[in-house]
Amino acid sequence: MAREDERTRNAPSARLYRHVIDVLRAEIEGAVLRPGDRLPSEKRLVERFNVSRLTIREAVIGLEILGLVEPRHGSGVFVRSNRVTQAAQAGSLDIGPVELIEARRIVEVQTAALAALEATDEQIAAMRDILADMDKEERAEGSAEWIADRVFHLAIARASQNAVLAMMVEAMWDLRRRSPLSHEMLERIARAGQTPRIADHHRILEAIEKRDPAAARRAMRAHLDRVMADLLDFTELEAKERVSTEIAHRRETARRRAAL
Amino acid sequence: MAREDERTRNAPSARLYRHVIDVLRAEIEGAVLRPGDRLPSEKRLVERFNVSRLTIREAVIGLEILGLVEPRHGSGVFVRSNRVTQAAQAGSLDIGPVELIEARRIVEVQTAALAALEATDEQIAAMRDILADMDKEERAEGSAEWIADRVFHLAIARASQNAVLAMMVEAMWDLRRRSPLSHEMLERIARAGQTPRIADHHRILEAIEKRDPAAARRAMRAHLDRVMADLLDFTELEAKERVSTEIAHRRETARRRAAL
DNA sequence: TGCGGCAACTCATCAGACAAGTCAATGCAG
DNA sequence: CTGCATTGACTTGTCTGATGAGTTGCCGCA
Repeated sequence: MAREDERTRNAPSARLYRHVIDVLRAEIEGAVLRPGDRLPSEKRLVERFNVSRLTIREAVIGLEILGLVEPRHGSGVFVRSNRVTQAAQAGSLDIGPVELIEARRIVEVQTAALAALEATDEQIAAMRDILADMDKEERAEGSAEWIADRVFHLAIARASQNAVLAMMVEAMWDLRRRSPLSHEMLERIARAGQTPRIADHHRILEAIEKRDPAAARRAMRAHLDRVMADLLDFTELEAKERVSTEIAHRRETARRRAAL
Repeated sequence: MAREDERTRNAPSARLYRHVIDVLRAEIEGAVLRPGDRLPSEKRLVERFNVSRLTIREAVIGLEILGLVEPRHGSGVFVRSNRVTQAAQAGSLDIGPVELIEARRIVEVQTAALAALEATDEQIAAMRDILADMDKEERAEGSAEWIADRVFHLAIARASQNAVLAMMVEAMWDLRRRSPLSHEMLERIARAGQTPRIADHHRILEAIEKRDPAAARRAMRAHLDRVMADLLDFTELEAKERVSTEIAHRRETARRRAAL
């Protein structure tokens, strides 16, 4: 009961190895230590950080689990290269929007088909109302459009008559809201996107009304594929920008090294 | 290529703390240790695993970085609670086992296919270990077989390299445990079932090892279809029994009333 | 020159010690 | 009897020193 309060009160864990991890991580990510490089030996790190070898060891293990580093017995500790695996290996705290859409596609395509089979007349009527509201709101202010979006998709999930699937869909939308990364990005895309989401939604509802699972599945898939495509376009644009700054940075590094 | 095999085969080269992490992680994810619980003290873990306290400490740090656990100085190491699971807990309706299997079928069939595409060699090796443990445990005591089951399916979900899907799968297994209805029923079926789950699991892993998404999808689908079939058989049987006891009860009541 | 073997260096693990934080039971003062 | 301070057992955090085992490079020998 009071357990939760205690936990929140528990101040920032001031464990020593945390500090060492933070510093080394910064150096790895800041390209001071580059992939393939060997970290200074434990002995030297002891001198540098003024802590015992144990603490250094703990920090190295932390970095290993984060996927940043790979100790080799008898040889040294080496910086890992693959960025993708390192993100996957760490218990990635923030959820990527691509993952989210991919997961939604898997679950919601099926819920749409099930809903076409099993939705009650009341549920279909409710969906119709929601869509009508969305039409109206779109003309008014698009500030919180995603809320209506969420409600619509949740209504479909509930109409699948499977409480577990409904929970999953709800959880995924919650995830989106909780993850700053995903939420902001998807929000911006939705705002800027030319995607006729409303038309997508109408097509989905239409298929459900006709009790046509195949059509419902198709419509939902098309919808989420479009969202994903928008997302990837957007990501690509952003990535290109990042790449050019990255390359600029590498060029600078090479110049400095050549000057020696 | 042959090096990969050597490395995976080379079990002793795996650091000790890895093993401790794997076991404790399995217990946390298998819900032997539940959120808020305190882990055994380092001293007791030393005795249990027959390693030094240093190794235990390293494992605890690993679990901490994975976000599974939270050490509190002077008090103990506590299991953290999962966010998605908590959300699911809020809507505390009881979940039917049929719904659960249906939802799992939708999600896990796809995670298996994705895992066949994207699993790292380490992840595949881990799955192999889990299956080997299951083989051993099956011969010993079948008390907590479902824990290994859960861990295996979770490993696949994680190998899909989609954190959202992994969360969903984890949440569904938590749902199962939390729902007395589902848990007990599925447990009994597993115990009594003639289903060669082990063989199913081996087929799934084999497909993933071969990097064959279609086969993985097929194997997982077959597996869950079998579980579903067992469940339905069992439900039918139980329903029939209930009917006969019901009728027996009515007969008794009628007799008593007639005796008046 | 070529190669085996040795030595130095690395990580991996163990054992024991002490500091510091937590928590509950105990005992004393009011 | 109640409330509060103390104490003591238990826990994690950190340090020290020692041994084992794998890697690597150098040196001397053939």
